[in-house]
Amino acid sequence: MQSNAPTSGGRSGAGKNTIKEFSTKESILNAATAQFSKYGYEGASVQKISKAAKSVDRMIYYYFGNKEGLFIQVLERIYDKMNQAESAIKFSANNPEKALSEVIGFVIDYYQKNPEFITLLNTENLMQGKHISKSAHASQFSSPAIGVIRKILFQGSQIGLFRKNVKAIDIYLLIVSTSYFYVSNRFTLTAFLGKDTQTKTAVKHWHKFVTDVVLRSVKIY
Amino acid sequence: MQSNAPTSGGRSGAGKNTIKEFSTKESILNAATAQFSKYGYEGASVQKISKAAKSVDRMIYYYFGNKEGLFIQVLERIYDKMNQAESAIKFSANNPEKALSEVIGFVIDYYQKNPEFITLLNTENLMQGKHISKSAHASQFSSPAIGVIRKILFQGSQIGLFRKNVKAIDIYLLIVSTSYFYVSNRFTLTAFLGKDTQTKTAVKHWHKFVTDVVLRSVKIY
Amino acid sequence: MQSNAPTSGGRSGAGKNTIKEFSTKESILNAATAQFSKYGYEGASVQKISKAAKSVDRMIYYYFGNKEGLFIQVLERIYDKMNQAESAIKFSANNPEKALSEVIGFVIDYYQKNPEFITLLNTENLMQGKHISKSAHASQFSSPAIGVIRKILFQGSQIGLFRKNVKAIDIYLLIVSTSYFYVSNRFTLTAFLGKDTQTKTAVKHWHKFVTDVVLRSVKIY
Amino acid sequence: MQSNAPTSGGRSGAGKNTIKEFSTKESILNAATAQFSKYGYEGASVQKISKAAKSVDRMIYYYFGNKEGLFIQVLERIYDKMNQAESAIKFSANNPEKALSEVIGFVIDYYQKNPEFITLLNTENLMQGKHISKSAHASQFSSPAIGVIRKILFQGSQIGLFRKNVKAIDIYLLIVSTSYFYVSNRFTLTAFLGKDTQTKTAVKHWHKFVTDVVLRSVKIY
DNA sequence: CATGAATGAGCTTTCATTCAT
DNA sequence: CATGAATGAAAGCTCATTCAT
Repeated sequence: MQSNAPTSGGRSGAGKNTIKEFSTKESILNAATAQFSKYGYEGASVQKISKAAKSVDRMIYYYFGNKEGLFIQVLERIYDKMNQAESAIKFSANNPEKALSEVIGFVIDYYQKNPEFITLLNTENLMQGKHISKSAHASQFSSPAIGVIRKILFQGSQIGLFRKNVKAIDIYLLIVSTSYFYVSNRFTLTAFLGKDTQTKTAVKHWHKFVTDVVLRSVKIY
Repeated sequence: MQSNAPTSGGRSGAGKNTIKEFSTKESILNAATAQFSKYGYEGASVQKISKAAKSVDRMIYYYFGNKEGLFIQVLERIYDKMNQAESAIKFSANNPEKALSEVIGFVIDYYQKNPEFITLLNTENLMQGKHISKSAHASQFSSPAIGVIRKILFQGSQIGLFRKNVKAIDIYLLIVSTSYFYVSNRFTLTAFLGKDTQTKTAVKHWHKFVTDVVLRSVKIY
Repeated sequence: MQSNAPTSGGRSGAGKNTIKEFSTKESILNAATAQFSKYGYEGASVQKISKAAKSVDRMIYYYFGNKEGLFIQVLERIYDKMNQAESAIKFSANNPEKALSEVIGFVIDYYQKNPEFITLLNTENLMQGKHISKSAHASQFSSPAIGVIRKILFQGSQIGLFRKNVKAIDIYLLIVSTSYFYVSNRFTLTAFLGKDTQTKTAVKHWHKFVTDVVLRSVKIY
Repeated sequence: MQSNAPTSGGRSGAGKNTIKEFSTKESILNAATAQFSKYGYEGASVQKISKAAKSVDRMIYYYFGNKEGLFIQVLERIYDKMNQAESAIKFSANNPEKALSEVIGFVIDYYQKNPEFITLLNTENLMQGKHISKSAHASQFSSPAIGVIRKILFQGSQIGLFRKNVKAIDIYLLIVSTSYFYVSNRFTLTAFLGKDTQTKTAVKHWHKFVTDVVLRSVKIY
């Protein structure tokens, strides 16, 4: 009877619909992520989100207070997801050069496969970060990747492969900016450069180039 | 007699209001640039734009057809402006290393001083480049900077300073992505890194780092 | 607490306004019928309708989706009403001539007393029947009068009064067209013929003439 | 140089465009007839009319004063056209029955081929004939057909074929109402009767039926 | 004779949100 | 715990029309 768990789609009458796939709350979050990502904060409407979630407007206010509250949770979720992904993978030990390449590969791959991460961050930046500062656990959002890079750089410098005094945060930003921008601005790039930047070949080329740039900026010649 | 409404183009009314500063059309474009930049496409309203331009919403439809037409012209204008700025400045001849540094300096400086360029491009990318593709003269938007970089790289390789086979477009994207991202994502970066990335010192540091990275990626060691 | 707004359907607020005459939905339908009938589809505005219904425009979208949805329901309702009226009355049995006269009398009388039926149908025809085809139950709209006429004609032919092979649908259309047109085009007729066609005498004369025409077209001489 | 006759389409500059097909005024009248006929008075907009006429709004006010003035001229024109058509054709002399059939055939055919005549008259009736009464020469609009019918009826009665005391105006209205309604209400008829009333066969059948009805109503048996 | 520029008022529709049980 | 009903405000856009030369 699952009477206390709102199901998505249809009234959960007497015994029917017992195999619930997603809770209403989760459905709304998923729909909201998709809508905010596709249309931005203003462009995504409460009504369309609730409809896409096969629920009704009222439920958004019930679970999230208002549109802003919903957006904040969406933001938190995709950032959590990113951090979890960063934490999950293992990088080659004892081979700093390879490990650094793996970090680059991970980041490029993640952005390529999760473009909604990028559009949501862009949306938040358009609004000057006003929501993320309201987030309850924004502090814990510092990227695990920076720590990983720091360790790799230290290892590399220890064995005389990498230069000393290279800051992990700079390398992190270098990797992130080049990877992020290439996805974020793909439409205007394609229009202005006059050629598709998102073909498999083009992406591979950019990946290789970025890897080369990053390694040249840390290695000792 | 609507004496307080600046007429566009033509001769304004009998002696009155002769010192017009901006035509109605231009005022609207300026206001629209500011609003679209600040609130995005959906977030900027036709009414607020026209009000900010000290005109009425009807004039936007008179001059631009609809909101989309206005946005397209805004986009074209800021891109024209960017291109003109790129074309205007002169880079050091006969000193490829210095010239390349100047290009980087120009780009970083331009984004820092024209953040609306970035928010507008982000907005357009959110909408998957649908407007720029409708632009009449989108093709002539290819950045002059790429040509400049190509020349510098060639010069540097001729005197044995730079590596051969480095593509101008890659270097261009490297410079642009690092400069752009640092401004574009300043709010989420500040929130997640836990420190302000936009202080004079921080910007200067990033400028120096990017210059170092770019030069390391082209120079022969 | 919006005390002067009649709530639709459900129980209205704590004891107040308990003697509700019409639900909001019904009020809107009545007002819409009047407005569409008087000004046509384009001429009737959502705002005026809602105001006439002592509601607000938003409720029209809440109940009917949009202006078109409202118009469809208006159309359905007046046709339902017509059909119910046709079904309700009883015609003389065993006197086909009298029965047929009664049918004519009913039709002429109905159009005379329900001119909005005519203006609404004209409006729908101006729009090439696009709404009625969207109606869920348009199929069940076939007029009961045709069946009645068929029975009368059969009866008359059985007793050698009426000709065989006269089609009920033709007689129906003959009655309807002559009755309808006389009301529908009363204004241009009055202008062009130079005399009022809607005086009691004139209507009576037309009624008598139509009856004569119909009977002559079915009777055996 | 036709400088004093506004041409339709493009500026009539130095010697160009010398073969003008329609004057601006005529183009507007044609476009207005089409638009008013298709969308009704409210549904047709000044802007769309002027655009369809390849002119600009301002010209409508220049030539016709306002929208109402334009509509009046449209009405007058289609009625003139109808009257001219009525006046033009010749009916069989000395054969009243055939002549009457020809009148019926003419009317049915005219409505079938000029449906805009019907939609415009319906539009005018929706507005309660307010425009036709403002027409300068509305008085001269009395249909020539009535006179023709009167003559035929007299002829027929003289040779003992037709009944006396049949009023020409009644026969006229009988013919017009049955012909008019069949076209005017074709969309709702098709929807409600569940079969297309506008096929060649169906129209021919109705034509035959109407002729039969009219003749039966005047002939002596 | 002819026309570009401008306009206030109104249009249909959707917005995020609250009421009341 | 959950939801149907209702709502004021604002959205983008089009309306018929006049100004001014």
